[in-house]
Amino acid sequence: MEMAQEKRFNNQQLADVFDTIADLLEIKGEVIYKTLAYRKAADNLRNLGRDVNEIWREGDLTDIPGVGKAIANKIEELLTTGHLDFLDKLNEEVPTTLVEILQVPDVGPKKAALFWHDAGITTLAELESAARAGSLRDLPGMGIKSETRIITGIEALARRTDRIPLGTAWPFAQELLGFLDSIESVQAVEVGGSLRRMKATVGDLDLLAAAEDSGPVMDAFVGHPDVIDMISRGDTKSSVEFANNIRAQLWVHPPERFGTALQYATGSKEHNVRLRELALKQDLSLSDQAFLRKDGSEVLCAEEEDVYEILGLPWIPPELREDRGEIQAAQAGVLPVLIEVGDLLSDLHTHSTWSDGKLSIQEMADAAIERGLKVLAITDHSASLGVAGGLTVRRLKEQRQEIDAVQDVLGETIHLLQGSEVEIRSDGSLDYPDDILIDLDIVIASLHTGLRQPREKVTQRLLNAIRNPHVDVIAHPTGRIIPNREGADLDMAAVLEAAAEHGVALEINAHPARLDLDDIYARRAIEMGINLSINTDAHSASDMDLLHFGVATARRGWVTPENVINTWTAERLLVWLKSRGVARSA
DNA sequence: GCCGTTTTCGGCCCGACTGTTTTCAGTCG
Repeated sequence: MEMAQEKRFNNQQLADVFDTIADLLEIKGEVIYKTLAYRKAADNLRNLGRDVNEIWREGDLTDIPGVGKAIANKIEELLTTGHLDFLDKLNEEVPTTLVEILQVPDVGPKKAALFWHDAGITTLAELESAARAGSLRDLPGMGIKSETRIITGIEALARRTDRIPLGTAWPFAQELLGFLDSIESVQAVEVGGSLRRMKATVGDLDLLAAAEDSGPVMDAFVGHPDVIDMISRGDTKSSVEFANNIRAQLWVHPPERFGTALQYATGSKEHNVRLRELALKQDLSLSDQAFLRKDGSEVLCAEEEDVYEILGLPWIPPELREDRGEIQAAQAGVLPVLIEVGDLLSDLHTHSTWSDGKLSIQEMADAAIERGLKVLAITDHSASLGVAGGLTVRRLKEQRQEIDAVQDVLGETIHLLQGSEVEIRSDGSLDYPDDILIDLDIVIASLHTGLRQPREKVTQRLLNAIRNPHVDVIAHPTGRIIPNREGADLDMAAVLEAAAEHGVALEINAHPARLDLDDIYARRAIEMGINLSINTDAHSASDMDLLHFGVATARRGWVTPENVINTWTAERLLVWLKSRGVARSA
């Protein structure tokens, strides 16, 4: 009885349940719109930014977009009882294990149903042995080629590490764009897909090239020396896998159609569906090729702006294109003016050789000046983080002298702050006593250990830090590492509430392995009036060039310059830090 | 199953590519 209480569903887990239901219904052959409804609800749960448990207790589940009466009832049943009668019954009709074979490229719901009904296959392992035994080729609609594709697909599945971190995908895509741009007939190149929208991880790379004649471009692309598998090769679209197991597809369109092509390939799918609905209201059909009028004539768009203009919208930045209200905002003329890299005047979370950084304080300052910053906080680790060479109290005081000395040399060019990335210990206490923290210019608190503690405990630790009057910023709040480590199981609603109450800023850590806060919670935070801080956590000069990833994450969270303390002038920032100091000593 | 300043019922986006096919079904984004 007690056990049922322990089974607690978060947004992600609920979304997974509804995605599974959608998969099973699709294999079962249910009308497609029903499965789409479940997927839509799952997406919206993931993108909610608020704990569904909170909405259930305090509001109405049907306020969640895509959640009507039926799905609301299912959410409630899951939250109350820990299981779902509907899913149990569905499992009796369609084996749940069939869902795993949908992961195989070229295997969708129809094929899954075929393998299940005609060959008794219910698991991925069974599918593989059947394919290797040559017993799939004689099924209706199948042949030797399809059978081989399934075998290679399963092999690719095994070697592919699901989604690609942005920090890996981005530089590789730039390389490929350079390659494509060097082809003579190519007039323009662009990246599309979730990479252009700057999601923290991407599934594959979507590339576009503008050229009158696509043939030579496609030939060059599929002939790239690092290509290990040509998945498809057409005149408009080709798809390949590279030696690093990253898949990429390339669209080639003539320049006069490049705008619709780029818009289409950027997505998201959900955003595009909305745009096509808008087009239909004007009796236009929108595709990657053009707008099509009823009389069969086309309206071409060379620029992406033209696509939005025809729909009566301002251009919408790619980072917003997730169907999270951006189209309604565009229609109402209230799109946010998103933050840009150039708005940032300070980096408030960096490391030097005093702990685990690679550069001296002087070198870090030089790197910051080179990048146009006005304020640099050196925030080396505190003592208990021994692996990172955390500073004892004595060393911390010695470091102050060096910072002062470097400041003297630099004069007015940049303002150095002595800070600390102070460890939130596993018992929730901070790693330096209050009388040490009070002498620091800025205090950043963070979790590095005990991230696997139970939700209650790890949340409490973070709340302790937020409530400490000396703490100014919480760095990388969840502690996630992409792609390997999930963040701590935090009660984010409680964390955000405390941050709002105590005026503590929450960091969007710009390192592509972190991007923490994520876009969803960043957006929720600014809705609650919480200040954000975008920092590089730089351990070297080149780390400072990763700032744009943090800015992109903020942009995905609808963040404007005013929301981010790093955009403030040095004067304003220092006043803010000092005012918190006054509050401390009061 | 969801949703509505055109609708509470009847809609719910579009095209490319591949393989197995004599004109189309399935998958994918």
